[in-house]
Amino acid sequence: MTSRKEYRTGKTVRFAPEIRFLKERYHLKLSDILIRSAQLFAKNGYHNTSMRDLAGAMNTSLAGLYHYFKTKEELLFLISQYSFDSVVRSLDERLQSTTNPSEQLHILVQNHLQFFVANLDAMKVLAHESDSLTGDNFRIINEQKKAYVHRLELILLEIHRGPSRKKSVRMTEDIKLAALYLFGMMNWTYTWYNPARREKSTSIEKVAHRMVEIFLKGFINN
Amino acid sequence: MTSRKEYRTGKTVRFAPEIRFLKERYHLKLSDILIRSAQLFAKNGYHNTSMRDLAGAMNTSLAGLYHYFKTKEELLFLISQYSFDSVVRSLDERLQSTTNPSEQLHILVQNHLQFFVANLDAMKVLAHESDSLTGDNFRIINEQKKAYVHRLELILLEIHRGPSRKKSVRMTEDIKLAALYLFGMMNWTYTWYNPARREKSTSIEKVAHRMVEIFLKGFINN
DNA sequence: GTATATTCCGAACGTTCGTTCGATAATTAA
DNA sequence: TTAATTATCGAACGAACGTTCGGAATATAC
Repeated sequence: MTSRKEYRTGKTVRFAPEIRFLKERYHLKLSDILIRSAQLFAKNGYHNTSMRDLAGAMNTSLAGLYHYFKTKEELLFLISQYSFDSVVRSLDERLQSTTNPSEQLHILVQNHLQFFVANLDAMKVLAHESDSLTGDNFRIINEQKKAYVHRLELILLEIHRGPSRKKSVRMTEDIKLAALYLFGMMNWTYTWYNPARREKSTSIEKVAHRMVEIFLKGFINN
Repeated sequence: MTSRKEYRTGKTVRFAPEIRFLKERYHLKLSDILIRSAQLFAKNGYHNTSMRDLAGAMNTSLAGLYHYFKTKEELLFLISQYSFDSVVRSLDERLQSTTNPSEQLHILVQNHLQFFVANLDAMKVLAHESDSLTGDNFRIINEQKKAYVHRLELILLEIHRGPSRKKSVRMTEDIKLAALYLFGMMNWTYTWYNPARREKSTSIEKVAHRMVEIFLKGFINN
């Protein structure tokens, strides 16, 4: 659209061509699709949500959806990718505020859980349904997961080194396992945390704090 | 079958009617079906495993399977039920060996993880797919889950009371949350534990021991 | 032996699924 | 304005799904 009716006079006025207008619209609708799809996938599961369900939940036809992705699996991949990017980007920003590894641990847990709660649907899909991916899609998401876990491992390694920063301490099997324990605590929350009744007693920040507290005391006294 | 050929003479010999033979055969095949189905469900997911897949994996026809359960969902229910019964029964037996709550905690975690590893397929289904149940099936399994979690809560309450056994201590929100954290640690193992390479360093008993260690230190110093 | 109950199966039914196609509507370019 | 690109959609396709049915095969009872 290069010209619009001016409201008051009805005179036709010429605008500079809005080059990015279409792409904006495209990406706006795409992200809308991703969000709504994640909601349905989270509620009913990936395999239990049909393309017709998705089309019905949005203002599009079944065939119209395929303008935004090639297959249903690509849609799942896009949701996973988008979620992961957001978590990691947010984490990177926050981690720069300190070099104290215990504080960094706290930041990681806080960031992870806050994102979990804020995007419960998408994260449920990511933690729960990404096994449904195949081929390259599966590989890409899995590598991102590994990289994410490795961040925690590195923080735990620094904590284990202690303030002396002795260089001899290596990444042990114990540290890798401990990281998995902590992720277990965090990721399991999607099965029981109810954001509807987030009284202060169970605010996600308190949950995060208590998790770190429990984990850290046990981890440090090795 | 009331008569069999005797091997040496070929003479027909009469046996007492084996009343339970048929029921034995029935339940033998049923449990075989449950085990094999759990394997497939665990590997490919409940919704991604078709009745034809199941029939193909066993020595039965598609229609023949329906002699042992009414619907596919009932099959999932039977698997879940069977797994739960086994875990709880085993736990009850072991718990009688001590009244020390810390030891009981250790027993619960050990029992849970050992069962997880020994029946990785079925437990994966139980922890992962039981949301696919509906109606009464869902309700029954969910109540069993709650009861199981409550056992842990009671043990944690005793630990929290301490040796003095003061009666004033009540079940707090913190204890309930802590129970969920611990279950998170335990149940998440199915995503990473590989029974194939169970070197001594990551034997499930050591994993259980370390989990209790980490959790307990943090939980006690409240 | 015959009669009864159990176990098994080939073939099909009706439904739902993900995806595609051809065409129409809407937007952008010039 | 006209041409080109993008967005949308109704309708249909082939495949796969869970389930059913009538009868065959087998085992049990008497």
